[in-house]
Amino acid sequence: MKEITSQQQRVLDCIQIYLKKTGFPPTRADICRELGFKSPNSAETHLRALEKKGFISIESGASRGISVNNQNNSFGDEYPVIGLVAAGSPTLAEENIERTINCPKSFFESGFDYFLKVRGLSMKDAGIMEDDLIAVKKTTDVKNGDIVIARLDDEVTVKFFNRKSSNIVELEPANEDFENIVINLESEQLHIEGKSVGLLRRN
Amino acid sequence: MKEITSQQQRVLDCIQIYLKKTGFPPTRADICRELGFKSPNSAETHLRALEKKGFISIESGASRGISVNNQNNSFGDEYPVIGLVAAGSPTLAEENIERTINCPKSFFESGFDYFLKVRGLSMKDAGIMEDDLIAVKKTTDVKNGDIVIARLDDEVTVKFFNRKSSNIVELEPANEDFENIVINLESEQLHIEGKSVGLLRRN
DNA sequence: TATTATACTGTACATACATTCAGTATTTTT
DNA sequence: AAAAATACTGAATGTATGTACAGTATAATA
Repeated sequence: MKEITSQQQRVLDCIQIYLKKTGFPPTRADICRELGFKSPNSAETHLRALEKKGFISIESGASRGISVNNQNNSFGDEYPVIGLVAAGSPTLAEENIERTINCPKSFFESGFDYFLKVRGLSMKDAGIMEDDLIAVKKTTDVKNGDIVIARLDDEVTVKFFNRKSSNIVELEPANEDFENIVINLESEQLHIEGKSVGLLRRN
Repeated sequence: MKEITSQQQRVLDCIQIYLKKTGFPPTRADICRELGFKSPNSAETHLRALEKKGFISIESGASRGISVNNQNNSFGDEYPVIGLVAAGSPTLAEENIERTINCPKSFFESGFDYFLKVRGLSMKDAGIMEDDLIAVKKTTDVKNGDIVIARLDDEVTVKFFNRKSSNIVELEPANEDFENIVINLESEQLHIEGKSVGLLRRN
């Protein structure tokens, strides 16, 4: 996907607004009317540029035969569900993606990047049960009390974050059967993948 | 919205499938091709019938100017969030709707009808915490072990369902600080509003 | 410096499409 | 029993629409 120019962005926005308003794509003339062009060829050339760059597809010969390729509209996106994370692989590696879930982008307040399928009951007192899907926002900006997705020795774990001092971090479970994990940042590696911004459970 | 005939339903389905596949609505000829009609007027009359009954809108003169009116497509719907239920009022009464959430229809396996905002911690050991949103499917067909939304004396409660005998039903919390509610159907009224088919939590 | 991409106006034309008219037949409603 | 709705075929027509061709001008790239 190449870079889009500001005018091409206007045309793309126009198409999506028109689609949302009417339920079908605009004609070249419609785009001209909306954006103030005086020749249908203005719209045509922009459409061809957008097609070449991969933003839209055009069905040749069909009236209003425009379809927007990226699903970055307000309807929904496909978000990956991460199951077991293979040791040493990046969380979002394809081999770890169990399936995807179609879900509005703004479904969880601050936005999120993927779902993590929970294993075990170490966070049960926080209402996080086995097979629940945690909505994870990728960030390293976490505060004490946040539920974080952390990586320790190539294993991914979900715990409360608690920074004790500049060098000591505690990862706290929400289940008295489990013990706190104390990490000395000088001797051990801790990688914060992100934090939980929500939860999805399907019976 | 009047009743739809089976042929009209086929045409409506055809429109929605075509929309999903191509991103724009079909022409009369497209519908004929898909459904085996030999005259564009076959499609035309069905479209006019669907318009008259309110299922679609047709922009006069515009090619492919069909838009589907009901939002029962796979993209998303607005689902009500039910907060405090006023005593004696139907759960879905407008006064009880806190807000709505846009969410794909098929988000929870078997479909659902509304979100119920949880108060209290009586189901905490089932991973249901305060302010969680339970996806509720309206049904009276519940089995033992289901998490049901029940109505007792104009109060709405969420508990495990357990039929002990033909006349005795127990509503069981998932929290040892709470006690089972035993209902004798001969002397007390129990109304099952629906059952939980999922859960949504936003931090 | 030549070339390509961007950003338009303006005209023209073949065809993709909506839409109307003329029929036929069956079912449902009044 | 008559009228209206449903469910089609088939042909005809005007226009809505995609698209090509001819220009002009500026910015970005090679």
